[in-house]
Amino acid sequence: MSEENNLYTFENEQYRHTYWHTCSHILAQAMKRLHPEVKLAIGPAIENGFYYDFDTPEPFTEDQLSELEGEMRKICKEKLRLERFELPRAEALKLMEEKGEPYKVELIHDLPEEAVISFYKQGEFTDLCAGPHLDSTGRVKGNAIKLTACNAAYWRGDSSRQTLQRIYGVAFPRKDELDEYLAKLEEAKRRDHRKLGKELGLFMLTEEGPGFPFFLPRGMVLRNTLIDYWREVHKRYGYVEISTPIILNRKLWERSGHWEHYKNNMYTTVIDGEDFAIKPMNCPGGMMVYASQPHSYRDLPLRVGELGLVHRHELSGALHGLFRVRCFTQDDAHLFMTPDQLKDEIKGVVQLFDEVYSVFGLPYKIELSTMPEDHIGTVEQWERNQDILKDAITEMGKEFEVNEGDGAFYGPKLDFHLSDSLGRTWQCGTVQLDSQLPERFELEYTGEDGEKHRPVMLHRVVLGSIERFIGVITEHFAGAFPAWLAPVQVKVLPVTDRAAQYADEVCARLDGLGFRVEADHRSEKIGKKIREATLEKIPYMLVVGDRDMENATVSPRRRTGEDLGGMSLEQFAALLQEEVDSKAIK
RNA sequence: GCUACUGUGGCUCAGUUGGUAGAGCAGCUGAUUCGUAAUCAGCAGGUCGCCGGUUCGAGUCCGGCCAGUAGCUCCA
Repeated sequence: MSEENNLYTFENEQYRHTYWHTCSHILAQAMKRLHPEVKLAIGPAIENGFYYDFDTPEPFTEDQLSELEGEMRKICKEKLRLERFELPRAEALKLMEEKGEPYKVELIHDLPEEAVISFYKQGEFTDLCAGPHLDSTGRVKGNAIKLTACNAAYWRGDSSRQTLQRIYGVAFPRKDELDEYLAKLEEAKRRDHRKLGKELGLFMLTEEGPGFPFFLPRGMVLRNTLIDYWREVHKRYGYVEISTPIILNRKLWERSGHWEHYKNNMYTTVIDGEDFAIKPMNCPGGMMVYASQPHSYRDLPLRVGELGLVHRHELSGALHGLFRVRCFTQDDAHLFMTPDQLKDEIKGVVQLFDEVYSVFGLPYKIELSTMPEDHIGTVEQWERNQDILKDAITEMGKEFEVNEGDGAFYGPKLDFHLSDSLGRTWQCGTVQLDSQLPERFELEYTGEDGEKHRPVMLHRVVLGSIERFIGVITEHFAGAFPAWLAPVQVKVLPVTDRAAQYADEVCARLDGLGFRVEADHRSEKIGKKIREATLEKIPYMLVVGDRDMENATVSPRRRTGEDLGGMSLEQFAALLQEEVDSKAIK
């Protein structure tokens, strides 16, 4: 393959998008052939494939998707040339009006005056489109196209407007690549934390508490272990911990600005005739703690952590297992400092992130979000702060992408997007520079000069939401948590009742060493006990029978199926201890 | 919140054109004591999400509500 051709491999994002974009036109063409009455909206390439929005009197069914796929394959075989042509606005409008495409007409009307209006024609089908496209429908591999879903979407993403039917699809240059992709989707389904959470007894959701998860005993062990680790790390990085109330007077929320901006998502109540609100964020409480006593520059930086339970009224349709809930625990912290401490503090936070994410084997990408249109503070302030964020991570040798205009209105931020074992990304960590709250709460410290100064504040979370993070790692590890996190680390499996007492002794000794251990005393065959412990994804099974009693050994087996043979309990305990201490991922 | 779909014992699911519910697993009881992914038998368990309507009769049809699923919107 020549170097030139390398540009056109599927790994090339631009080519991939062009490919998928052409697929979406083929989909639209197939639709028009089978259902001429359907109106076309838009059909772009997206991160994982393409879609096309249609206006149709009846929603589509799954059966129709395979019919459409069939027609798309035909169009690919027809090897239709895609020809681009441009029209002046008036003629473009006329063309789309003639074809009876009101959405296209609206799109053309909304194009800026100077815009070049281009179309792509393939066979009998013509679509308004800026391109680019492949030169022929024959370039698309017909049997590697899969229409994956049909769903509702709003015209131009506006929930007050027409509901359209969106058909999603993916396509690849080779059939085996499509199969691989579909297999990955299946794997993701198998790992769904909602399914595993139920199977492994981690958490539950009820009709009585939509979006309010219950943690079950095993999930609680996982959660507490995670939190213990969180506390250990934060202590090492010089944080103190506080806890602030869940319900606070409305006046506080007015002062913090939350009432004005977010009251629609806040739960409220009345106490003794006064309005109170349940906190959607922990910041105001943190501000009050800082403001409750005078501070000297000598106290700074002050790193104040809080595992704060927040409630937000999310739309019912947005709820999703532990990923999107109405109450969750932020692993929050507010860092107060003098302006010249800012860069080092950012570095410290990023270093902490590095340590935590690497423990879970989650690589990340950093995104810098810059000044949005709606912002407070001067452009100079913003640029200075953005530069400090940039410099901090650049000096640490880290790369980042800029997300222009996506900062919070009160300051720029760094977002950390973790990629899990299936390559999916999750935004967990964020470091935000907040120049609004110290102002609103009139925070100050006494400087070296004896004058009052306003501290700079960083707001950050590492895991984001404890609940959501548990969902993420459940899917990342497919429920097979590393030994240090596993709710049950060892299950002792007596082969017969004769070994019952010995099994209890083994259990008691491991328990005494601080391991989480259970015994399976049912009068089932060893094969069944192994099968069930394996399905529970318990890291180690200890088979104990006559042989072990005789030799004073245990016979460990990993959940992966690896039989470690006979060894003394001390040997096993040392092995497990090492695995736990190193937080190894096995 | 919007569009579509789904809601049957703890779990996973079956229930034909409407005739008042079934399986496997789990549970319980008994037998079995068998060394690396499912021992056998028996028993028990459900006002079929909730409310209302149609009908002689509704898990099955209609309406409303609730919850879930996919996507849209949203995610401070």
